Amino acid sequence: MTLSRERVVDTAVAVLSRYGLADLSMRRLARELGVQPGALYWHVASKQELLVEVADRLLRQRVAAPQSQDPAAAVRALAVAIRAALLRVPDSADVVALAYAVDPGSVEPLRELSRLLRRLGVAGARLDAATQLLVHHILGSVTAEQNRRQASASDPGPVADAGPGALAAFELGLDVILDGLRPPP
Amino acid sequence: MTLSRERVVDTAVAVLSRYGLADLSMRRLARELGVQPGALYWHVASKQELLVEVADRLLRQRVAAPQSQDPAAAVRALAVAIRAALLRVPDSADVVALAYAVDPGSVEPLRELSRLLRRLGVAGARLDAATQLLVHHILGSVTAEQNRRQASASDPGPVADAGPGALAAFELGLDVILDGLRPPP
DNA sequence: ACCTGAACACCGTTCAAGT
DNA sequence: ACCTGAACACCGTTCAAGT
Repeated sequence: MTLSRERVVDTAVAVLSRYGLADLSMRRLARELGVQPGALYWHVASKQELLVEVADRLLRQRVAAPQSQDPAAAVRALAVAIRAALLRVPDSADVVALAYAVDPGSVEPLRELSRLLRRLGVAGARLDAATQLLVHHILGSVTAEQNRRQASASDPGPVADAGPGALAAFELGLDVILDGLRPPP
Repeated sequence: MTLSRERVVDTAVAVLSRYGLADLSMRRLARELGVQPGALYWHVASKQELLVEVADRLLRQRVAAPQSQDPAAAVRALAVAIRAALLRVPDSADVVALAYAVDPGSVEPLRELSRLLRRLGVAGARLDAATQLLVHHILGSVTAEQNRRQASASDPGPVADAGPGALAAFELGLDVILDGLRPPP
């Protein structure tokens, strides 16, 4: 099986999913692919570029957000769907945050959030600010929960995850944002 | 001059401030202190523990937030002050986010934000959610701006920073949150 | 008590040389 | 065109041995 950019990215997603970001090194990836480390650089410019590609995959793999007539409900549904998709892959929020830092426009669901907010009647500088606020809330929430998980994984504490409480807190935060957006003063 | 935990942390803050997180390695720190890398581990358990200490320093060094009677104005002022303090040190938001991930209670200004929100009449699960939302907004905003800066630093683009626009967006986001918190339904 | 010396098991990236 | 071999300049952490 020949090497290809696709196979490199696929394997990167697989390693991330199974072992986390700490184990996602170029050398580890090469080993997994049965190839010398230098070979990867024929298909990918750098580790950073690879991670941007990985982030893209993670966000596209998400469950289709249920369509809704009410734009506020649509924003809620999309935000919750993105959060749920990222929670499945360890350290995914870090990877997406890096991609968003390198190139904010490359993250498609961000632009989708922006479109939905415009339908809510938000516009101009307020639209940009609200989009950023939502993205920070999503990524922050996922990062916090994933860190909690791997903290309790090495801990002898209770096995029950803080999942439901974290989702409730996330949704309360969403409501605060959506309420704050309602009357454009 | 003998080595001490304090001197290690001080030097870590200095290296971070001048060269950024990528250059803040235990080995670099040891070189800067004129000592062997292993010596650091007598004063500090690990790099992670050191970074938590560094984050604490960064947040304590902030300008005292102007006191205000109006609790909403106080939240605004504190959030803006924390943001300004972090913007001065490269990659500071990443370091604080890590500390917040390892031990959320260790970050003092977080608890201060929580206290101010309670004075605003926010309570219960809503208080936790609002605090987290604010923290995510602050750290997300600083991360985004610091990444923009180091992107434009290697770029031949315009020298003018996106500072004023970013501050305005940050404050608009704050307003959305504070408006959303006003009527506890 | 505190530090050195030296090792262990790793990194990302480059690049001549091979096929 | 695509990959190997080998190197360059690094990492965090541990630990016997010295003082």
